[in-house]
Amino acid sequence: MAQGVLSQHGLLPQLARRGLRLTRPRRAVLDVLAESRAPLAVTDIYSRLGPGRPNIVSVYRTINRLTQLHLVRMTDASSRSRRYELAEQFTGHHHHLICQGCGRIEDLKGCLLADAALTQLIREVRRTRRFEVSEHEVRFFGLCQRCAR
Amino acid sequence: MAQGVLSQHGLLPQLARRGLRLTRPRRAVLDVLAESRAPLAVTDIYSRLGPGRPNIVSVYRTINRLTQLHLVRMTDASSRSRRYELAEQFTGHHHHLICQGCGRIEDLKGCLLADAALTQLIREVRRTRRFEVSEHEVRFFGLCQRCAR
DNA sequence: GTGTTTGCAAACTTTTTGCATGAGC
DNA sequence: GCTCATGCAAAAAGTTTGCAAACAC
Repeated sequence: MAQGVLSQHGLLPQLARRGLRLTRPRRAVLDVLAESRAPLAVTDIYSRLGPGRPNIVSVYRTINRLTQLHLVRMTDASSRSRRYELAEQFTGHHHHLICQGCGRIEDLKGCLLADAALTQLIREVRRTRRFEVSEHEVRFFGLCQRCAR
Repeated sequence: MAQGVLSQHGLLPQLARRGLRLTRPRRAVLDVLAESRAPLAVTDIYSRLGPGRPNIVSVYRTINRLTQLHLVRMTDASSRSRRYELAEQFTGHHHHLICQGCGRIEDLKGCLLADAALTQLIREVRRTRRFEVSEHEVRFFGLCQRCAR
């Protein structure tokens, strides 16, 4: 799966093309992101990297670098720390379910906003607010099955 | 305006009803939130409180207490720190425009999701994911007029 | 070989906690 | 007056930076 996402969508080649070296720490961080079904905090990534893992500072630097290049996306920080996931060009467009009980985040595949409505809204925001929308995110807050009990 | 929001929608009485004392620090924090058109970080609130302001620890405690009681809502932390605004029962339902250039957040009045579509979606999430949605948030990312240049 | 990246240490920022003093009801 | 809330100090958690050594290309 990790291999799949990373190679199928050409993430690794993009690194080279942008002048980034494919080092062990970067590779490891990308593997963890590719395997996760939900956005991860840096400490999550760090703890999923087993023993022999890179220094956590390198995880921070990797994440920041990849985010700058739009290969990784910061999605949410309703918990104490910021969370990251592979950019949508690799995962597909999706939104999030966020449990207010345990803080867990799940992906919700697909977009909830009807295309036409979305287009019109973006146009309206541009006209009335002089704001150029390039991305959007929808988040649903609530309780997951376990926390609802 | 501060007075307006705080008294018109009965925020202050709600404090008493829930056993919270109306202290000077709490009052000051609420005034700042009521006057702001956008979510604020604790450091923002702190710096808008002039000299003679409460300790920043009290601002944190006030914000946390009010958030627990759903009188204040944490909306976004795409910047380095979490941001807060009065709960929607006081401000009305709205979403946010987030500038990726300067990090500023603006309110976008009203809801973007058609009622019917939203209701159906929430039902679908409940059925397929066993997840009870109680709130949602839509965020548009892009560039504000100044940053677009 | 050259320049980028890493690891370590340390700084910095944001947020939380403990405890004695002070203030609201 | 009783209890809750504040201030101060300090700790904890999260993130960034400087610099010499190590590695990718």
